[in-house]
Order: sequence, then structure tokens, then C-alpha cells
Amino acid sequence: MPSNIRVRFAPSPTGKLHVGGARTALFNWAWAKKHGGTFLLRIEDTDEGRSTQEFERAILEGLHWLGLQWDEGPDIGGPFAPYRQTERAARHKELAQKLFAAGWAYRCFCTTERLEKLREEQSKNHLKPEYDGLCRKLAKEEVERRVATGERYVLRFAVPQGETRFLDHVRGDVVFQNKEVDDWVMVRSDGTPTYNFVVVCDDIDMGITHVFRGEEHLVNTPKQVLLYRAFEKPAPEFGHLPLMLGKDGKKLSKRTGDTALQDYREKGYPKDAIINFLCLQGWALNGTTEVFTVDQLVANFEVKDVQKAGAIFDLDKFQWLAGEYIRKEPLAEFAEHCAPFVVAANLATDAELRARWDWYLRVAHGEQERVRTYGELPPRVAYLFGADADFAWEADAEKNAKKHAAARDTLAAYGAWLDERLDAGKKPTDLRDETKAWITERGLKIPALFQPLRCALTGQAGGPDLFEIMELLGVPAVRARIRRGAERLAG
RNA sequence: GGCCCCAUCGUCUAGCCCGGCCUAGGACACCAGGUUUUCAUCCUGGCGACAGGGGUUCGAAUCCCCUUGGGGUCACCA
Repeated sequence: MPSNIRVRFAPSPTGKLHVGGARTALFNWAWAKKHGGTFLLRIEDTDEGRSTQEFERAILEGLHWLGLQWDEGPDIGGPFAPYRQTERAARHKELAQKLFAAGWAYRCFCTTERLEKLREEQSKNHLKPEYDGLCRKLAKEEVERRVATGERYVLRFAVPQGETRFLDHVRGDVVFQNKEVDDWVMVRSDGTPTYNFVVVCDDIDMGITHVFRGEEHLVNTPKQVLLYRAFEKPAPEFGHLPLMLGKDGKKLSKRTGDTALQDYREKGYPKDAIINFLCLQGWALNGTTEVFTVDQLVANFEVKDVQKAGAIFDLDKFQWLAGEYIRKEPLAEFAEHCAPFVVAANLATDAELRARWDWYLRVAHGEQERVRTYGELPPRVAYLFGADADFAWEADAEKNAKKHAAARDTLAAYGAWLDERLDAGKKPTDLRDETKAWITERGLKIPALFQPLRCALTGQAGGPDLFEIMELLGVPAVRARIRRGAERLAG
């Protein structure tokens, strides 16, 4: 379905990719795909020094990782290159001149000190802090004279009277009274343009038809729409997405939890779970389907269906969803995804893991339905990687073991019984039924052996099947741990 | 404070645009059972919301107004 639709994601490289930004990118991308449009990436690096190459690289990398491929962007170019705003400076200057010449902007000589004082007084008198338009009324001659003396000035946009309205896909029609809109600074005294100006220049030049962004930009929109009018260009359609909120109900920030996409990636949340979850913050497939694919998203996503109210970041649900994705993964993939985390936890090197991959697959298999992120695996399986029989026991595990009166004797007796069978060349998994019979014969309940045994073998209160664990541990380690376990339970 | 936006279970949401099918559906979390060698998974059940008040209408979660509450924004940042 060919179309002229063009949307963009335009992050500023002043920090890591925020999950809110990732969601904005995702919605833009999905909507473009749904409507056969073009999705482009533009870097808004017009900040005075807060922008860095490193952040830009990280943002691109994060979007790539999510699978949000752009059709045009700073790295791959495109028909409207360049896609980095600082590289478009000449064009911005030209357009600013054009607006100035047409009388849409005026020179303002007010100093920072005067503006500060002005705002101070305004807020003291409970007035809206805004520019008072002093320089807008300046006589032409005076302006010329002051420019000639080398006085510094900024270019302010001359907001006309009337009202400004625009179509918002999320909120319907939105109207602002122009008298509420400040004569904002378009070009700084050092000659560099500001965000509100640049964004419109670039959106016009790049043929952007729809602007979907966070709600914090809603109040900027009348300024921008006015700019389109000044340029005599049709304004795009907008869509202001609800904010993602922290537990405190305020804009999601570092205070209330992890905000960077990278944080969740490093914790081992599956990529598709992140996408799925981000969608759920503000959008629903149909109200009953919580888990859905990217294809389903693309087939059904509409900005007009996005919730108007902000969404508190629901970490519990996110973790549940991550677990859903993990359990659905084929074992080989799950193991592969966990491997870097195992290595990072220093349990083994990648080479060591590869050398006994079949063993590692069984390790992963045992935990797949117990973890919700890849990062949860290493601490749960650490006991399988050391030969030491004196590893730490978790408090719960020891408590479970000790609540059985004769735990030590039972374990020691079982150890002796097991030794004979292992000597005879039996595999632990072949001894499952015999072990249960052994327990019954001695008039015991199953936990009376299994809990001390689990503690001795793993030091943990829960986990996979004990006989599977014994095979993964290997006969010498099993023997050593049972022996040492019985000793520790005695003391 | 001005302006703008918003308002369904604790949380994410369906329903709202095109009033009746809503004694308001789903999910997470929580609680209680069941399954299990334990933990987890899985299964069953429970708790739990239309912010309040006025209209309009035969009828309102759905339309209108007010109140209250929450958020956003007020830079030579983006």
C-alpha cells in the first residue's frame, strides 16, 4: 500500500534512550508500517554541548536492537539528508532570514538580567511569566542604530492575534488562544536556532505529514503551527501520546525506577516482551489479548486508539509478560540468550559453555519456567558450576531441611544407599522410583528426604527435579555434597 | 498561579466517538484452593472500578455543564 505518509522519531542525543522515547519511536514505526508510510530518524543535536556522539550511537543501537528499522536516517542517509540537525544549520539560517524579512520575527535586545527581573516581578504579582514584547514595539531607526553599535540580540517570533487550532489524533481538536503564546526566541544571540524553530524547518523540508510525540510537547504545538502558517505550508497532523508515569504518578524519572531501555536490556528482558509491554502502556490490541506479536501490532495499531491519560509504569506486569515470552522460547534460543549473562556472572567463559553445550542446555531447561528474565538465570544455577561442597546454603533451604527430625540420619543413610547404586553404574535419573520406594519402606514422607537432599545438593529451597540435578552435578560432586551436607546438618 | 491535557478495579486496560446487548469484560498484583519431591509453571475460585454533583433522555460508564483530583508546561533545553 503506497502512501505519502512520512513520520519521524527525533530524539536528542543528550542521554540514553528513555523507555518513553522508545515507545514513541515504536508507535511511529508501527503506524508508518500499518499505513505503508515512511519512518525516518532525525537527530536533534542542537543543544549547547549536552549532545554527544556516544549517546547518539547508543540511541541508534537501542532502536536497532528493538528491530525498529528506519527508512531514512543519519547513518543510512536518504533523499532529505542530512538527518542530523547541526548539519542543517545553513538551511536554518536561511529560513530564519526569510521569516525575519517577511516580518514574522523581530530583533530583541533584552538582556538575560532584564528577563529574569521581569519574570520575578510577574510571578510575584501572580502573573504568567512571559516576554512583555518590549522590543517588538521598537522603532526601526533605533533597532538599526543598536545593531550598528554591535549590541547583541535574539530573534523572536511575532505571535499574531487570534487563535490556533490543530488536529490531534489522540485528543481531537485542540485550540489555543494566541495571547497565551509567548513571543518565543527563534534564534539565539549566538545565531543558533532553537528547537521550536528547527523542528518545523526540518519537518517541512523532510515532508513530514504526521507528528506523533509525547504529551509534554502539546503546549509547543501552537508555536509550531504558527510557524507553518508563517512559512505558508500546511501543518502536519499531530498526535500527543500520553506520558509514561512513575509510581508517584509523575513523569517517569530515575527517581522511581529504571528509565533507560538499556537498563531493561541489561537485566535480560526479552526484546519482544519489551515491545509488547511498551505497547500496553497506552494501547490495547482488543482489551482481552495481552500477549501479541509485532505483526499483530502493525496490523492493528492506530494512534487514535491510544489512551489519553498517562500510564503508570507497571513493573509487575512487565515482569509477568517477560516470563510469558521466556517460557514460549525454544530451549536453544533461551539458552543462547542466557549465555552472555552466565558469562557476565563469571560462572564460566563462553568457550567453556560451548564446550559442554548439551550439559548447559539441560541446565537452562531446568530453569526456563522459573525465570522471568535472562538475568535471573545465573544466580539460580551457580551451584551447578562449582565443585566445592562447602558452598552457601540459603536460609530457607536450610530451614526446610532441618524441620525434619532425623534429617541428618536420613540423608546419610540415603547417601550410603545411593553410593552402592552409583558404584553399580546406575544413573541418578534411573533411581527416581527406587528412591521413592526407599523412602516409603522407611516409613517416611517424601519431603523428609528430598528437602535435606535438595539443600545439600543445591543450597536452595526450590528448583528443578533432584535427579536431573544430580546428573548435571556429576557423581563425584553428588557424593561430596551429600556427605558434607549430612555433616553440616549434624552441626 | 496562568494556560493546556486528562479522569473505568491498587496497576495496565476493554467499553465511550455511533447512549440501551454493562447486574461494566480481560490482564497484572493480591487472597484462597488444587497439581507438584520443593520452587516455579499450570488449573479453579475470590477480592476489586464507572471521582462527586447537576443536567439532556423513556434510558448515561457512554452526550453537556460545574466541582474535585491528577498530570503537563510556562528557558537564548529539547
